[in-house]
Amino acid sequence: MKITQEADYAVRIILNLTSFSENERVEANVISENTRVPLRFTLKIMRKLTNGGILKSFRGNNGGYALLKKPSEITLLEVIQIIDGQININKCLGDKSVCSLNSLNYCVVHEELRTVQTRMVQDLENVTFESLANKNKFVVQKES
Amino acid sequence: MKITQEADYAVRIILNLTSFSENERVEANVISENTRVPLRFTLKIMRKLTNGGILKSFRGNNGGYALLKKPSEITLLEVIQIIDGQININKCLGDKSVCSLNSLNYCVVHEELRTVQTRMVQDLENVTFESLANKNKFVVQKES
DNA sequence: TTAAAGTATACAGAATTCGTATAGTTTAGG
DNA sequence: CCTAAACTATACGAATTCTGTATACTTTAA
Repeated sequence: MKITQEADYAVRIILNLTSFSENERVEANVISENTRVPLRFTLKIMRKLTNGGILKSFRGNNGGYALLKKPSEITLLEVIQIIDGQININKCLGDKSVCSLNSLNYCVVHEELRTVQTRMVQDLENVTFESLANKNKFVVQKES
Repeated sequence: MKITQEADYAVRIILNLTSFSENERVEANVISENTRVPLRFTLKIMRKLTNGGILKSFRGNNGGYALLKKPSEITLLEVIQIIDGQININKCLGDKSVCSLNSLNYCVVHEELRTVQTRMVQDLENVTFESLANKNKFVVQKES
């Protein structure tokens, strides 16, 4: 499963939001500039993240976005899944009806892949944006 | 990184080859029928596997293919990489020049992803075709 | 009431994937 | 040495997915 550019952007966007104070409304164009993600695309991604339950949005004049959950409660997995959908390193692991090979007994391979996938998913779930933000700060300190 | 259909086919093809006796020449059309992979596509995949060093090919009349390595020496990772190339769950993890974000300090994310990827690669490397073949036999026995 | 913000949907270009087609080359066997 | 069976090389095209943009809204604070 390749993590798409869009999901990568989403991660950057959330990470950028963690640098603002809690409940601060941040406009899409600010995020867009900070992350270098085109504005339109930023808006689209933020909509998905809003619908996905990670962001709160405020419409109208003086609107913007704010994190709905604490960075410690948002995982890499969650953000990636909101954008890219369920992770499947192989077509057959998602929609089982796609797999035409049951009769051929090759699905032993798919079960093996499922094990690998499960572990990867767990790994992604164990990374929170709190820990990412901390590491990020450290990098900034070192470089400045 | 999504394991492509082609790589999935390649895995099936190798697994099927393990069911023949060592050094037996098997023609592409036999493999194609066994695995339900279209003949032309089978040929293309087998060429890659040959160039990748897993298969031996015999040209001309009475030609065919045979495994060059023992099933215990062929891993899932190897086959997948021969077909799909280097595994990268994110664009930035492969060709570093692609990553435009060093200056933004978001690459902490990529480092985290690299950890996840490294583990996945190890997991795939730990699965040999010997073990797959054994599990496969077991499934066949149970069902027949 | 107006301007600044987000929303919804659809579209278009690019890249990738999947599979096929065309035109060879090699080799065993007669 | 000729032929048919097999593999090889390359290129092409259709389908799918990904990336990003455009068009036309709705909402809300001042």
